[in-house]
Amino acid sequence: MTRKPSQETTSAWARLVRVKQGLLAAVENDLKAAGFPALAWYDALLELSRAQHGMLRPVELEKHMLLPQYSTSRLIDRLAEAGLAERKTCPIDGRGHYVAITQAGRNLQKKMWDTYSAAIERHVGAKLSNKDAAQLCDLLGRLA
Amino acid sequence: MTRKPSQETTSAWARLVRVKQGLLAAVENDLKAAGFPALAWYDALLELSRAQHGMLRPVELEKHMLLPQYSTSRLIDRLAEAGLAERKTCPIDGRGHYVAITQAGRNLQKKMWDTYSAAIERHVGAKLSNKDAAQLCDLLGRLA
DNA sequence: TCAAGGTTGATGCAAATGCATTGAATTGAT
DNA sequence: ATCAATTCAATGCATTTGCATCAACCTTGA
Repeated sequence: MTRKPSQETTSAWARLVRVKQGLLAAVENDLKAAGFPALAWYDALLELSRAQHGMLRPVELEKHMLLPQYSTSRLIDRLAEAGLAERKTCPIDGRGHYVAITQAGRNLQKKMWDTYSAAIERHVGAKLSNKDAAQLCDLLGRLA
Repeated sequence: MTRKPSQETTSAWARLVRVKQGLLAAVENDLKAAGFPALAWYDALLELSRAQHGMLRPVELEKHMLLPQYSTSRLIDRLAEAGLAERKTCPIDGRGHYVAITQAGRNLQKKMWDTYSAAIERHVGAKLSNKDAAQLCDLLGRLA
């Protein structure tokens, strides 16, 4: 039996939903306006670029990104089609394979960061002190 | 010229994106598992139920929900098709109309709250003290 | 060894989304 | 009064998502 959420909890949730609606859209919009692909592409490229040898199993990427399986599969399709990543056969497990970032993928990720970081600064950095940001980060961390 | 975001800002942003991915999906999932429609339907019904006479102009609903115009238009289509809301002609402005929540809509909104509030409590309330939740709410508020 | 069950990943199909455009009504300036 | 500009809302079309399912492979256990 779950009890009802407190007023504080409910308000925090409501704001979270609202901020997500607004901020995410704003940042995505900045990226699009600069002619870049969506945030999910950036996230995937970043994950891949950080991984050992620039490659991951789809199932790992899926866990990092908290995405449904089919969604990951199709994201990889598009990255591959755009030449930003490529599928490699996996020597360990015949079911799966690796997804490897290409040089073009690394280049795009770096270029996107200029625009992306500016958007983060404008929409978040400009509105919170570093202390506030750290606090927010901490609180959000407890929800993860 | 925008400067680069601080480490704190960047971390807070990263967590925000991650928490949004995970929590939203978890809560949506709880609703779906209970046989209810998506969160957006609930939000719309709630907005309508709170409005004067249970009705709003689409453009107002759009602003409340931070949704694109066409998205709102289609959400209304579906609510109407499901008998949860209905379009009324607007006596003031011949271009537009009103969207009014129906009794079925009010009933559904109330019933969804049982499941929804339980999900909020489980995924947020259980993880933060009321003081933390209030703090989180405050910080998020500054981003809106 | 081999059958049962679990993982990994892709895909067909229906529904939803995003984009651009349209059309109708209002507003504002001359 | 008139015409341009703006606001409100819907929609055609291509892309993307979500759901269910499938096929291939791995693991376990008798």
